[in-house]
Amino acid sequence: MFKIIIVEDDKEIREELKILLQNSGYEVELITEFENVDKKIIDSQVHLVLLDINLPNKSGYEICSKIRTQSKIPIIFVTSRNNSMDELKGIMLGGDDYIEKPYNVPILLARIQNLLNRTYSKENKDSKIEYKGIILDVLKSSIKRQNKEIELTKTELKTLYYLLTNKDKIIPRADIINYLWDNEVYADDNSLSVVITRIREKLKELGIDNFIETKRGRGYKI
Amino acid sequence: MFKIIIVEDDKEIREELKILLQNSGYEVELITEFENVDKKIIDSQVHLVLLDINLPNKSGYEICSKIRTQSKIPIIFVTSRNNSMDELKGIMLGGDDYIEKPYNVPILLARIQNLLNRTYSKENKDSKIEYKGIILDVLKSSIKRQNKEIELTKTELKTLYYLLTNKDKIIPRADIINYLWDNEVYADDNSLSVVITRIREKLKELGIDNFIETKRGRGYKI
DNA sequence: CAAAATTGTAAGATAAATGTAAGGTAAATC
DNA sequence: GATTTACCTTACATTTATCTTACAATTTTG
Repeated sequence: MFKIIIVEDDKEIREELKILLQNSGYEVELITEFENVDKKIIDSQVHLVLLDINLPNKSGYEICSKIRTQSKIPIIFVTSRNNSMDELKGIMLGGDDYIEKPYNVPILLARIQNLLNRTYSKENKDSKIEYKGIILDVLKSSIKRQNKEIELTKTELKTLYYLLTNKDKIIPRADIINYLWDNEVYADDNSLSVVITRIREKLKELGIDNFIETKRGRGYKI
Repeated sequence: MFKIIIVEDDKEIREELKILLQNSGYEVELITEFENVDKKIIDSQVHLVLLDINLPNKSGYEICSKIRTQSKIPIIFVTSRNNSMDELKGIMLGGDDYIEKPYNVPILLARIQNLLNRTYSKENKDSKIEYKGIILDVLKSSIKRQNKEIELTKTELKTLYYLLTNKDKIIPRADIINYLWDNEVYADDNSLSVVITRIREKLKELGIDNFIETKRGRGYKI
């Protein structure tokens, strides 16, 4: 099920949109407090952003470009009719779209559907996994954040890949060990700790702490 | 035989063009429905696009830039006389051209012919791959840099070609071995190392180090 | 067919990646 | 509050993927 985040300052419109999208089968998240919107969006793990660029005291353009330094999440910009799109076009990606206020509901829904299909269709599913602003590039064996990129060794890559494809739940150490060393007899429990330490070191170089959480006695969680 | 796709909303002009081009020996495809034109064009596998940029409810500029995110296919833009070309010029590639409406038939045909020749002529046909100042000339089986040129043996050529057409990602050694020796049983892993060493030697003669990076445990990368 | 060029083989060298061990830390349990 | 236990951290040892070199086998060329 696709998750959509709505960034809109008008409470009435916001609630209306929420119900509309929920009725169309989407999971909806609302932003009501606009401090650090960009960070909230990146951390929110949604599939699409509906972003009103005329927020009070905020430049929608700025928010967007901040998001874009860390994430490729598709954005639908909501603009008022007299709004110039020139600035925006510069930062719009292939997977972005915009719609003018007041929206025509069927058109809005069609655009959302279209964008989601384009972005998350199978053939588009490349080897990159993104989470909380970091991108794991499997083909390049690297992690990237903003413009900084660090390489991973084979086991580091394998481990982080395993963690990222099992996020939002606790992964037992035994599972990881099993995945990494494939039931070899001598698989040392401590070796995993060392691998994790090394990955954390590299994440720290990218400026990220607490990306991999230790759940004592139960495993790790991302 | 070259295939041309025509994107034009006026039915009469469209059909006229079709017959004209068919009579000139081209295979013709028509677009009559303009939803997702860009996707249709990219999927169509033609050699050239004849694109009217004054489509109803569509920005030709937008269509073009969408195409350009995925394809280098040559485009001939059809513009009306009073149309500003400024915007377009930004996204035109070397293999693009434009013509004003109403067209002069011989000129249109000449431009098409010319563009096709330029784009698909033999020396253009992937026979040279350039990267980081070195040119791999497949037909001559050589690498060149500035004025110095060194010949490659057959396997060296094959290997470097494979690497260069898969740049920006790590290529597993197994993939290269498979490509070079086509699943032969005795394909020795060490043989590849030797091939790489020999290529590196030649690159060094051209004054280039670290062109082929070793990604231990994962493969090579260019 | 002989010479030259190319390709494959083998064996030792090298360094990156991984594993090991020992001591440390802090959450959980007694 | 002390003790246990799971995990972290660091430095060091080992392993292993790849490199290198010289030479042998094969293929191409004249």
